[in-house]
Amino acid sequence: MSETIEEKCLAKGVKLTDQRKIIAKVMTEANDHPDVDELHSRVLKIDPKISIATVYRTVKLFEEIGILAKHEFKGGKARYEQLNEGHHDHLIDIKSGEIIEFVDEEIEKLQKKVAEKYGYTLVDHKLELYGVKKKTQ
Amino acid sequence: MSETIEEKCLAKGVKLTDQRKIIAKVMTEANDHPDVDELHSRVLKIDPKISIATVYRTVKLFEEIGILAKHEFKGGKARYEQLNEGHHDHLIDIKSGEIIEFVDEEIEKLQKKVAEKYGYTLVDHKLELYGVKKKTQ
DNA sequence: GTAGATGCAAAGTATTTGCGACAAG
DNA sequence: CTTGTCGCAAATACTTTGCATCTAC
Repeated sequence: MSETIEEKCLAKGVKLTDQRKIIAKVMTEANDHPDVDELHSRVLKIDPKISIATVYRTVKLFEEIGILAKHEFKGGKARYEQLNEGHHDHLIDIKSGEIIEFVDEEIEKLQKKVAEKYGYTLVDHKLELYGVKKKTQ
Repeated sequence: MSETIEEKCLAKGVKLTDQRKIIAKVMTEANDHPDVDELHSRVLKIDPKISIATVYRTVKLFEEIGILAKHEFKGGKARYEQLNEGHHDHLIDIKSGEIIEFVDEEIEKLQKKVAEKYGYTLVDHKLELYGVKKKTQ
C-alpha cells in the first residue's frame, strides 16, 4: 500500500536523479518538519554538491505529485513533511516549537459540513492549534 | 463595547499619528482582507506621502496591540483584517479567491478538547477551509 | 540522442531596518 | 523638550529563474 517516494516518482514519470533520491531518502527518514535550509544541510551530508536551488525545485515537484506536504506555520519559513495515507493536523507548542500531529474525525466531518452549508465542496483545509504545555498534567 | 481603533491606541499608550489614523480608517472601512500593497494603495488615495514602510510598521504594531489579525493564506502575501469581538475562521474559494467568514462553536470546542488531550492549553488556532463552489446548489 | 535536471549566480518578492529629519504628547 | 515615528533607500530573507552543462531514460 504505502509505496516509497521512488516508486511514486516512477508511477508519475518523474526522472529519478541522484539528487532526488537523496532528498527523498532524507525526507523519508525525517520524523520532524524541516524547512528547506534544514533539509538542504541534511542532504549536504550525503552529497555536498547538491545546491539549494535543486532542493527548492525538488520539494516543489514532490509537493505537486503529492508526496510532500508544505506547511507555513506562524511567522516562519515553509516546512515540509512526507505525506502518508493518514491525513493529520498539527498542534504546535508556542514555547518550544515542538509539533504534535493529531487526527480528529469529528472536526474533519464538521469542516465538510461547514463548507456544504455555504454551498462549497471542501477540497483542502488547514488546521493548526497553538498551545502551551499545562503545568499540572 | 466595540471601541474604535483610535480609542484602543489611546488605551495602549500608542501615539496617534496622522498616518496611523488613516491606516486605521482604511482598515475599519474595509470589509475584505487586503494585503499590505493593497492597503498601501488605499491609504495613498487619502495621503499620497505615506510610505510602504510605515504601512508595514503600522500593521505589525496594530497586530501586536490586538486590533488587526494577520492571515497567511496559501501561497500568498500576508493579509490583514480588523479584529472585532467575534472570532471567526475562513472559507476560501480556490477559484475566485473569495473569502467567507464563518463561526462554528462545535469545532472551537473540539479544538480545545484536542489540545487538552495532549496536555496543552489552547492559546490560538488557525482554521482555513479551501473549497470550490458547487454547481447544483 | 533528447528532454529534462542541475549548479551557479543573478533576479524576484515580501518584509525589515538604519538614519537623519520631524512631530506627538 | 524628548521619545518615538516617518520617509527613504539600503539591507535582509526566502524563493525563483536564465543559462550553459550534464544525465536519466
